[in-house]
Amino acid sequence: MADTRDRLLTATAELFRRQGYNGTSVKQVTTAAHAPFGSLYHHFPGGKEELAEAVIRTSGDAYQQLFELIYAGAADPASAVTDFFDGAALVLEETDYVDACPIGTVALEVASTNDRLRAATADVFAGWMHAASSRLQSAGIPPGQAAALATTMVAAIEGGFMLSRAARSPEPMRSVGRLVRQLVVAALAEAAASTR
Amino acid sequence: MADTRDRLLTATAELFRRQGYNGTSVKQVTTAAHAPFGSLYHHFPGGKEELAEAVIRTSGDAYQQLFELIYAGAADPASAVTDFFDGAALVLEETDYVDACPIGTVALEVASTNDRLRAATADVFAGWMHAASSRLQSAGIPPGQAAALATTMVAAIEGGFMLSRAARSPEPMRSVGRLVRQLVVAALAEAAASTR
DNA sequence: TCGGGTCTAGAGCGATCACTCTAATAGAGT
DNA sequence: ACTCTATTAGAGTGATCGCTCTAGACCCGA
Repeated sequence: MADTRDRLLTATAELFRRQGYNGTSVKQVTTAAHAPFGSLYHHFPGGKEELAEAVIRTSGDAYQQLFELIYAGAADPASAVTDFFDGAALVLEETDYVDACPIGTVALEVASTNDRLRAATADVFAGWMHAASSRLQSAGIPPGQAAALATTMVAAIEGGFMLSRAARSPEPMRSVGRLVRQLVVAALAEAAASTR
Repeated sequence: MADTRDRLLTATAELFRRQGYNGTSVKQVTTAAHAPFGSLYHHFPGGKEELAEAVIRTSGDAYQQLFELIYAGAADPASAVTDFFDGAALVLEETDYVDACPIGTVALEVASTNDRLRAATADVFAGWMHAASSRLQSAGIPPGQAAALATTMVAAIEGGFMLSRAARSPEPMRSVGRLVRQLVVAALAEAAASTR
């Protein structure tokens, strides 16, 4: 069945979120996925590392789609930012500060210890930044500025997750979102002024 | 000797930086610290967890002192921000992206799995934000706005570490720093305008 | 010179780690 | 009905995990 593979991926993503890469054992994964132990090594012959890379890339894509969905539903780039940060804050609150970015914890863990996984996280971050950057450019912000703004948005989201989870409070995420919104508003105003 | 304890703390901080809490074994710690294995449990009877808490708190204090040092040497709050972010970017570059925040990785790892360590990281972050906030208030920014700005600074630093380490590039940290500086400049201008 | 703490030193403990191996089963094509 | 491949199933592997335990070394006041 192909869905054993999917169950392994989603169970691993869930576990990575709350306890990271090193804190998650393969036994835990197969138990949570209701999958036989041997199946993990059938679907991911490279073992834990291959599983982790697949989780990083698929979770990264899923998160990007969430971003695009929110962006599409928002009136303008500035309110998209608010929707995204406030939405993340709300989800954190409702899930007891567990349901955060499935990439962030792993990204820091592997950055200096596993180049394959490090590269996978870098690809995911680059994809997010590219998506955000092109939206901002479509709204009239020049490429260089849009890229810097997109980088800051991603950094702020990840930093917001860290602070909100540590403090067990949605406030850091919301505060950060308001200031990122301010940056977007300023960039849009500047762009509008220069094209006039 | 009290300095065995210190060697254990600094060696652990170094290891936590590059491989996190779960990725660091106590055997590794004692080897790196050139300390006998038994000494770890003499100085930290609570074992790995007690050691980790001590590392979180002492490293947090050390980082705060670094911030205050940079702030004291800067001409104004805005250039202090630039100095801090660009300094972090430079250190990352020079240390092969290893010498980042010793708290960040651990904070995400333990946020949902170890309440004692989670509380320690929350205390450290709160200390940093309080320090930054009071500096900003001294520069004339109202308390609520200063607190939000301080939160965003810390989130941006941590997010910048994550992106720069993943991409193995100092650029994300620098880009984020420039935009955080812009927020500080705007807040200072607003404060100056309102007191006139 | 002698006790009595502090600290060093590392062998050894059960538990758990990621992973391998063999065997049974399922399902599709002929 | 009969393969043949894909997948399930889990016992068993050596290595490593955090930690305990005992024994010796060191230092200081009496």
